[in-house]
Amino acid sequence: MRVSAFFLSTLKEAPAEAELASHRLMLRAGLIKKLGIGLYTWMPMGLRVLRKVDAIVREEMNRAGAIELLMPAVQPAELWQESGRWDQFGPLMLRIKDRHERDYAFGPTHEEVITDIVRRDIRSYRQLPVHFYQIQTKFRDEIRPRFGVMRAREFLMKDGYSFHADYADLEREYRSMYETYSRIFQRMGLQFRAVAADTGDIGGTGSHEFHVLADSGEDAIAFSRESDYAANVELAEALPPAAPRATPAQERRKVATPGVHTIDEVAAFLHVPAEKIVKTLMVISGGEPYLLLLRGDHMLNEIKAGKRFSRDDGFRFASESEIRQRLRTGPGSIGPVGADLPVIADRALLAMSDFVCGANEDGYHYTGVNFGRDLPEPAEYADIRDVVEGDPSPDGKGTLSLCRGIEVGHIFQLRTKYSEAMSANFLDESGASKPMEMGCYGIGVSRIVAAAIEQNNDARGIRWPLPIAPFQVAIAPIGWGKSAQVRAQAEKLYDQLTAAGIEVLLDDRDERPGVMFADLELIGIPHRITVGERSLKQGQVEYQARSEDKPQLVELAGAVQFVKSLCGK
RNA sequence: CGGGGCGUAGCUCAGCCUGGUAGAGUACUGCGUUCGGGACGCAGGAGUCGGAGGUUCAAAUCCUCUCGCCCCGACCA
Repeated sequence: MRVSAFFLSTLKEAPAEAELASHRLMLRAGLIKKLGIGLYTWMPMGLRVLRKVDAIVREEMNRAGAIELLMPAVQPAELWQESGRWDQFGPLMLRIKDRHERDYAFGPTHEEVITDIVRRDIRSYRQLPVHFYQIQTKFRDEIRPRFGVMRAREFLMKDGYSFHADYADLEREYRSMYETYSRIFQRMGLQFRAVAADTGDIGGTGSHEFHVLADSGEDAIAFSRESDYAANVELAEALPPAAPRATPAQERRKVATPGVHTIDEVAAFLHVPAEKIVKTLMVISGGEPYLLLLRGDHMLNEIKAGKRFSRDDGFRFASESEIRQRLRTGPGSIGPVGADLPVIADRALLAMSDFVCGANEDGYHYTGVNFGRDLPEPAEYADIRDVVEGDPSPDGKGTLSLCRGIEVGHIFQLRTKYSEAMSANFLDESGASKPMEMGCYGIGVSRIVAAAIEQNNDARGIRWPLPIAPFQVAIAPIGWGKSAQVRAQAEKLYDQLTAAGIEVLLDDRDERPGVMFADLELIGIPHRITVGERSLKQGQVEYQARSEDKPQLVELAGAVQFVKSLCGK
């Protein structure tokens, strides 16, 4: 491709709204343009990357035996009413009416449609298993679209659905998809991790998320270096302490702690480590106050804690005035002693004795507090904290480390949730009618583009992994307009490389070198050949890898072979 | 939806406090010089100052309402 026949639109400065590196770089490199909230046009350069990702996903799905189809984006309401999700999905689903006032939804996912197809066509165990997938635009009316295509309202997703005669066969397919997903992300040159996940509202028994590792990721992942264990921190279990609680050694004392509120301040003021302090949080559920107790250096895990309360009510943090009303003190001094409220304590407190906590009196804390002596044992001990670096791994092997990730894939065993709700039955060998076992498998295709950039960028711009780069090689001719020799050699290289099946971008804009280099590096093309009179005099061209600081000289005669080997040709 | 911030040229922003000819950089057009790391000079085009209403002789600037966007919290690929 010649730049003159293509379309570049690079920016020196990113629009002010872009916060995340990938979002800024996608806008600056002209990969995407914003149309509205969470709505982006894929510009020609960005679309090339999207198509690369798309092609790898398609190849690997086909290789795994899944069959591609394409379902409508617009779906009749009846199907969603049948599965019960028309009401359940809420405002996340974009609803529309046609000219006859009939209800439709712009599909946020396609379980209902595929189940409808399968129940109409599949009658016998002989037709199972089957796995359909599509790569299609989804729409979700997200509460807060963010970070460009990372969390857009309209996005490209690969969604696959498999149907089986029995659970063992679903498990087989699930393992196959686990392998397929791993291969997909490997092929894209991304660092990723498969992590155990909750099945959430979708139901079923097994689920894994695939995360691209990046410091800016929205999810925290806990994993063991000594085993395969990896889980979203939202769900990773914090084991109960191994050591028993020590017997009380101190008397309880009330100490003045003027102006001291946070755990850090208490620790510094009293010269005690945060592990010896109990953090008390007041929450409200169903209109009633509760106290949550945590070790001072631990953080509340709101998802785990939420499971201690009824699903309808959930919980929220109490306001300062609610705290004052119930405990006659501010948030900096609350504690469980004499509070007379139901208490849920994190299991770490099973090992705590002689601890520090708020005295429910502004400016005072207790030291040397012990359960059973100074206050009753909490009504409930539960796992309500985030795991921390160094916690024992829940599988008993090694300790946990933490990293951050971007969720780009998710696989579920749905079992018979949809097939039962929508009567997707088949006849087994004995002639009995049974609901099909079902699995579903998603990949955020457009999100992968952003995640890949998040993991591969530097001060100059994007650094595409070769398999998903928009072009593999760029040719930067210096003096295009005035040197016939440069032009001829650049053209020749371009023709030869293109003929070898390599995607080459020839910068024939007659720009100054600085402009070309800056653009090509911003766009992130992995390999660059610079053709200039200076090196041509020595019979050489210059090669610059996007991932390296320094260029190297390459003999002109061997340049084509050199680049071909770089591109694995 | 709750809290904070911002709407002025394609992009980044100044001007607003203290009302009086709408600006800079960048990008764009033309000419000339320059030419291996985002060149320089000259000339030029480009904005309903988010919108509506109000105050005033006069509003980008003050007041009211409204719309939009961004950031922080509850969702998901």
